[in-house]
Amino acid sequence: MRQSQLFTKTRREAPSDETSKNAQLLIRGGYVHKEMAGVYSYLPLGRRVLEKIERIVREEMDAIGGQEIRMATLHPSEPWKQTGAWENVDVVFKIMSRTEKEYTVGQSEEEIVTPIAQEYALSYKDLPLAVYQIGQKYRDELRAKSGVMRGREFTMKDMYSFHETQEDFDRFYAVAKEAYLKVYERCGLTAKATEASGGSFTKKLSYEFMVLTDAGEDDILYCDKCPYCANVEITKEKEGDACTRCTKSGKLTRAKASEVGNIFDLGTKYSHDFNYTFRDAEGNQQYPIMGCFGIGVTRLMGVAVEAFADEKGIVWPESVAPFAYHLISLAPDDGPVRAFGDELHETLAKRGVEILYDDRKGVSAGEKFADSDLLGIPHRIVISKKTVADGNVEIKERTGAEMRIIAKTDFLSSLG
RNA sequence: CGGGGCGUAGUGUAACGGCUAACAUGCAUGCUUUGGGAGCAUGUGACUCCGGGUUCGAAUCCCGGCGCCCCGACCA
Repeated sequence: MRQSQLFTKTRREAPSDETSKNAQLLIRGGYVHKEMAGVYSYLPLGRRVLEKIERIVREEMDAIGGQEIRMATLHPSEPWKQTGAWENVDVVFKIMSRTEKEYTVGQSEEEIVTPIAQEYALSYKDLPLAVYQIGQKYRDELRAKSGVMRGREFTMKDMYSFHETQEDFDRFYAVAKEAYLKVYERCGLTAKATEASGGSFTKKLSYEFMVLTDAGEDDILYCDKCPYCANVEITKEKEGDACTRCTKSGKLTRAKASEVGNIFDLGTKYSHDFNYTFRDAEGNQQYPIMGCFGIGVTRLMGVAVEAFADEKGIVWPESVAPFAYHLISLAPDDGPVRAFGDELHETLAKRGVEILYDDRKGVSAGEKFADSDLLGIPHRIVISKKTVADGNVEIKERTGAEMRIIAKTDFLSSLG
């Protein structure tokens, strides 16, 4: 894509009221536009990042048998009253129509998905079942904070599973846990499956998925030798203690972390609330055991910014970057450098390389470099009179200081 | 929801209770410039968040809203 056509622009300064790193950089880079506290619009670059994350999430959910659906966002109040959430969950938005009918908007969707499953999954032969969606969620937070990290509207992947037995739920829970770890790893983040309270959902433990970052709002304790990790809220252990789960005599380390997902055993709460039963192999009526599995997509984007940004701007992991390459043309005029850049851009685009081409005229080299650092695209290609004369391009990584000059033809063949 | 802070051109800042609200940046036009946020010139852009009050006079002081940020609480 040509940067001269990109309708957003970078800004030298962040609005003074944004103090979180993720919001400052995302706004300065033109990734997002703030609508109000806790609500952001995602502009072309931001949308591309979200789509990258969503694609990874989708692939991993599909891989464990999840079926993607899209549930309604506007909900009738009745199912929410039926489960008690209308009265008991204070983040539920309550909307009154002009005819005084009550509605809500999705903040989690057990109330919608359970009646759907009830209509189709009536036999043990239909189970297990896992459905998910990726969409907007709305929570009436008393205090939105930390930029895109805790908003009143955000994008979440929410999956719901239905099982015949506790054993089958436990099996799927373990599978989902592994799939989650894969999602974060593919997004370039190191996450730990962290034992945590199940909140109002369940008395059982749940797993929170925590990315280690100093910007995190949670404190966790993790073992240096085994996968054990717990939120400090639920454990009396402290840093330096011997790990009790460990056969390798590991020690616990305390760290700041940011939650990017959570999985719950819902038991039969919702199947009871909706009187949802299936027939087992003996013809008896049974309540399915349900699970709920969430990943905060917009939050994941914010965490990636927080975790990797440096003093010059954003540093995207390759897998979620809006573009893989940033081609910067230092062409003073419509001469050979511009022609070289136009042709290189077209060649790469035709090969399916995701590339942003800074073809802007009348913008100084310094400004282009500063913008490129701010946007955080992993690979930079610079072309100028110097490089073009010899048919070369200059390659530099966003995270590296050194650049190398190679022949354009060698560069193209290195892409395979 | 409790506590604290802040609301002035698109953005960042300035302005003792007193001239036509200033500077930078951005944007527009022209000329020059092109390897780390270029230069000159001319323009453009503000009901100083809203509503009351005090005063000869309010961006400035007082009261009440609203908004935004931070700490806490909360966090399906």
